[in-house]
Amino acid sequence: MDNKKVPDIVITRLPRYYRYLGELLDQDITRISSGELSRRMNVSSSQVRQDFNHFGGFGQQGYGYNVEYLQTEIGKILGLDRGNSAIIIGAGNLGRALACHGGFAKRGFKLVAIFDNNEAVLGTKINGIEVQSVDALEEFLKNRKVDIAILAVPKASVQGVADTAAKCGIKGFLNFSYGELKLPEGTEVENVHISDPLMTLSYKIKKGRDE
Amino acid sequence: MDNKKVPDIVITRLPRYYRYLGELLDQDITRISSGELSRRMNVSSSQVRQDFNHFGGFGQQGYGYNVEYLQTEIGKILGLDRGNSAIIIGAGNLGRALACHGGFAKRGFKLVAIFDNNEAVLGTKINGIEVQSVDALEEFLKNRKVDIAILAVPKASVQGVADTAAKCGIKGFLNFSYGELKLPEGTEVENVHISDPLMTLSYKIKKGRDE
DNA sequence: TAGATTGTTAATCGATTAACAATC
DNA sequence: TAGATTGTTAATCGATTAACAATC
Repeated sequence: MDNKKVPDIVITRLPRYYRYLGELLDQDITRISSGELSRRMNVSSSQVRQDFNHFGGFGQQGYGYNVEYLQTEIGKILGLDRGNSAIIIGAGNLGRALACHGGFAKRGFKLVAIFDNNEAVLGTKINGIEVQSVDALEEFLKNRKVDIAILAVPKASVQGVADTAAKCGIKGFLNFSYGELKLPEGTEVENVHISDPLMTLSYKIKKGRDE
Repeated sequence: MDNKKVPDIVITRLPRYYRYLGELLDQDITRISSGELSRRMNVSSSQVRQDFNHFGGFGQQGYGYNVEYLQTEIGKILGLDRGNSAIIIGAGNLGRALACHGGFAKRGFKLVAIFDNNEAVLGTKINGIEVQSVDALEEFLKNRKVDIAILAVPKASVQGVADTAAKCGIKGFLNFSYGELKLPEGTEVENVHISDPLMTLSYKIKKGRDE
């Protein structure tokens, strides 16, 4: 937990560790060595130890790592212990799928509202949360501190709603819409492009056939 | 287009190039230099040229790259020109969202069937395609060559349907379900974990606040 | 204590960047 | 031709792996 710059690539591996450690807990495994974890995750044990040591080291010589402690600490690094609040904008199929996605709550994310501008869904409930009009977004955010906006609207409207959300203080955006967002300094955006892995998959099966 | 091993990291960047080049075409930009492209994509121009040169080079000195030609060639490398056929297994919110996702067709993927085992949706149409029973999957695959299965079913059933699909010759799997698949040699799996970018986002906004 | 396994340093490997000659 | 920009080599940088002393 020190402040020497941790490489981005290490950060992007943390969610994967977090996931595997959760699996171990589900199997009632309370303790694991870097060797065993690396075998399961298909990486080198050196990498596992190096990664963890960017944060000071969570293990004990001769013993290994306590699974629960390690997962909790990784969660803290990722800021999951803060219980990020989130809203979903867009209640189409994707927005609904995200609203119902169990993994978010499991990682401490709290879905506090869903917005859409389709009359037909306004007032209906998704996973217990009533869908509000996008027109109510600004007012809502005035009264409620929200950390993250999950954007699941068509490309044409995404910049607009993101601007509103940013203006009202939202700092994190998970964008599922096509196209890049232009947002003010100090906001963070993660873009999810679901065709990307499909394309790399296409490459791999093509290569597999050619060989 | 040679066969010296191209680094994986280059392959994972190709979809992003493909995307940006598409945007350029939409703006009727027919020609671009590595410098200009790198500025837009926020990478170095050296990287752009190096990446393309893994495949022999697509440009012309003093001119730059022809956008359409470059995109087509990248598409070929990714195997998009083959017109991969795909099925979706799981017609819940996520499956529906994927079935309606315009980006797939745009990249040459042909959705040929949707399967689910929920009585309520059997026979209904999603994006013009009738939902079939998962029981019909094996029979369907006997008569039809399919390249890719997109898995959008609950964790509990994902290994089962993937086994069936693999047995019937499907070589590529895009897995949206939690948990890792064990599949035979020669099959390729891409796992999509939508909480992962949410977690890195949490890290970034936390860091932003701390600084 | 002896055995195991971490934390950490040093060596290797690969990817990115810089630079420039080739050439359109 | 002169200017622009690639293709490509060489230099730098950073990440991964190997190795082992520290220590539980």
